[in-house]
Amino acid sequence: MLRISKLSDYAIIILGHMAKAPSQTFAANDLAGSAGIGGPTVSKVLKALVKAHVVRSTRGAKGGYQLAQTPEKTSIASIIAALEGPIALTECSIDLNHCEQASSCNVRGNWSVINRAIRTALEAVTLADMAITPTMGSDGFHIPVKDITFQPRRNPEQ
Amino acid sequence: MLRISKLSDYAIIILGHMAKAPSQTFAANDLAGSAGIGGPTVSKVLKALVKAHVVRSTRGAKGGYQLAQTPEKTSIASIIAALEGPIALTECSIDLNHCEQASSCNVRGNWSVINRAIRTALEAVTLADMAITPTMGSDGFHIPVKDITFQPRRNPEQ
DNA sequence: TTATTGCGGACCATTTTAGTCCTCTTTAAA
DNA sequence: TTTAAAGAGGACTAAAATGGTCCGCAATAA
Repeated sequence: MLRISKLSDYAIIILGHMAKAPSQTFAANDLAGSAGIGGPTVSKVLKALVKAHVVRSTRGAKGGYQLAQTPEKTSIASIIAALEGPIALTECSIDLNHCEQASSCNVRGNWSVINRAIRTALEAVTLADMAITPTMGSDGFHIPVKDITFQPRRNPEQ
Repeated sequence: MLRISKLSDYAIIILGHMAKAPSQTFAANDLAGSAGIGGPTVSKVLKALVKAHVVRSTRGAKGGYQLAQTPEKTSIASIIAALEGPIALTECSIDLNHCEQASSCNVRGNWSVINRAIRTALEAVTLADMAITPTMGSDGFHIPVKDITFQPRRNPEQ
């Protein structure tokens, strides 16, 4: 279903809470409470986010986690990449040598187009965008704050 | 890693072969041979593509599979959707009632923006685009035939 | 009538994912 | 100086998803 993992989903929820007070330091347990996610799981997510420099950590008593950058500068792409590694739909887009269909596969190269498009989509949306409480229409549908359109162009890249 | 499943990957490879002769009928076994994928697996993929009306099938001797539409009209989105269901990064984008964080989650609605962006990206690329043998630069990097850029706009949708 | 081909679904092995836990390190404060 | 509160790192397990195979049935051309 082309889903992101639950952990990435959690990460965005957790960071959404943190974005409300971008310079504050939060203990993992407090975040677990406000996000309604298990403590150990929240810790796991935050550890991954530290490694990817999405949040900063302070150890020791009164320690905790803090956004490394403003919500405006924290892209959804960087969050997903922190938990799932490079954003690419196919294995071979990351490691070409790893593909078994190599000889008979004639669509490989064109994946890069799609991958870049998706990466761009995820980079275009930031934590600040996500943290805005969505306006809800009377019909129950959400009205997003921002729309993204595609504009295919035909010039070769690079 | 935000991957598509192997089966979707296979589907695109298989359909890539079929796109070379868009009106021809191919037996599953023949396609398995030319794509270098196991017979039963190819069958499984093709069955899913029939259900989603991406290909048509003819039963009986001399039967086989045939593209339901021209390669130009067959989007990558429809292929992925055939094998993995609706294209949406999160569970709750498909079924809002299914979300356990509902009360504490304040980012839900904004996923629709991202999902639509990605769906659009995948709809913009067709089988015809993918079937073009990628030009390979001397450095080993692929030079895609087409590029897709994002142009965020700030008007609310609908 | 038979050989060929797709249909539908069951089934299982493997891999991936999610979640928990344990021990160690760091640091603030009593 | 000690203690409690926090994060770091990694091992481990249960559950779920995925990939791949197989079987008996149905349709059709020769």
